[in-house]
Amino acid sequence: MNRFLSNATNKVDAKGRVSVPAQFRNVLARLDIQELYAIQDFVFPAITVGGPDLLDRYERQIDGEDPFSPDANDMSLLIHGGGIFVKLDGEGRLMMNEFMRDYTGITDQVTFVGRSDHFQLWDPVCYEEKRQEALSRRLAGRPARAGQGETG
Amino acid sequence: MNRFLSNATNKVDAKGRVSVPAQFRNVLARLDIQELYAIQDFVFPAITVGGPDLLDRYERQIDGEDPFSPDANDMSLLIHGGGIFVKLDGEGRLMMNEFMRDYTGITDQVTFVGRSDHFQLWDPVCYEEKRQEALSRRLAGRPARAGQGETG
DNA sequence: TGGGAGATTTTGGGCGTCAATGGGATACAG
DNA sequence: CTGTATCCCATTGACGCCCAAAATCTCCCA
Repeated sequence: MNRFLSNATNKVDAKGRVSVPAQFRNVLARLDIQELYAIQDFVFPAITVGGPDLLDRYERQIDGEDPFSPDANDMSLLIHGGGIFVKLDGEGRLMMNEFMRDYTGITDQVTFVGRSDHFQLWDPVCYEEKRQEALSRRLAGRPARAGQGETG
Repeated sequence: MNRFLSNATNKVDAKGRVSVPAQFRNVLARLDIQELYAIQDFVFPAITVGGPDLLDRYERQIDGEDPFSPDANDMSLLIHGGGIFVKLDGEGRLMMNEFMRDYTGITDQVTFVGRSDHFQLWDPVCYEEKRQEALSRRLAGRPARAGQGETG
């Protein structure tokens, strides 16, 4: 598989490290992603993690504008200044820092959520809530029934 | 990495010195930047720091305008007249002077913010505020749907 | 279909290195 | 001569790197 799919929850250890799921690491290897860039999701309380192309995608938005415009300035502040580089240790773990914890509410567990070309770091409880909400919205326009399937 | 990305906060010591983050120093070395030039950011209460090419970039901006326009005149005054040179000591620290403190409100801590081809010095609290504002502006211009998942 | 061996993945912890910081000594300028 | 800035060295603490154990999964064979 060459895309980030599904989700998994791992523990944060005493040093603040957490294993990136092997499945996701395989995708990283397959896509030949050496360097990880992380930034807060603009919509959900989650951290988005991806390769350099993730940064490129955001930057194209900046480049499309007048470099001295207020919009481009805001965007640069958020993208260039707001992101961080993430390293994996020999066992494929990353460090949870203050920035990530604050924004996500993550304490001792992290849910990794695949988002096709990137993945995200969520607080497990928060993820379940937001997922349910998204599902509800999705089902809103439909005949009531459906709503059983709890995910594991 | 050969660009200034991410951010870090360091302490100002009793002598008014503050360490430039190692990550940024690496970029400076990689870009072979020997001389640092600092000016006021025109938008935020921050000090912009970069190499000689920083000047070039602003000068091109000035050149692009009518040389007799008030804007070009203002910019020249601020860029050419208002900038200062910054030196790093053996440990990679710079001196916070009155000019920098006045404009940024920095007291005992400095947040270094990467802006791709340069970096900035911010008061940590102020940075957090302005970053939030920028984020809000960014979200404001979007369809209030969000829920589905576009990460932007 | 169930058990079990082997492989993989996750988790825990020790240790060395380097960055950040503090402080004394010295050079320089007003 | 005095105050400030620069240089140099010491300390501290965080992070990266390594190895080991525990937990989980896979696959084969009975």
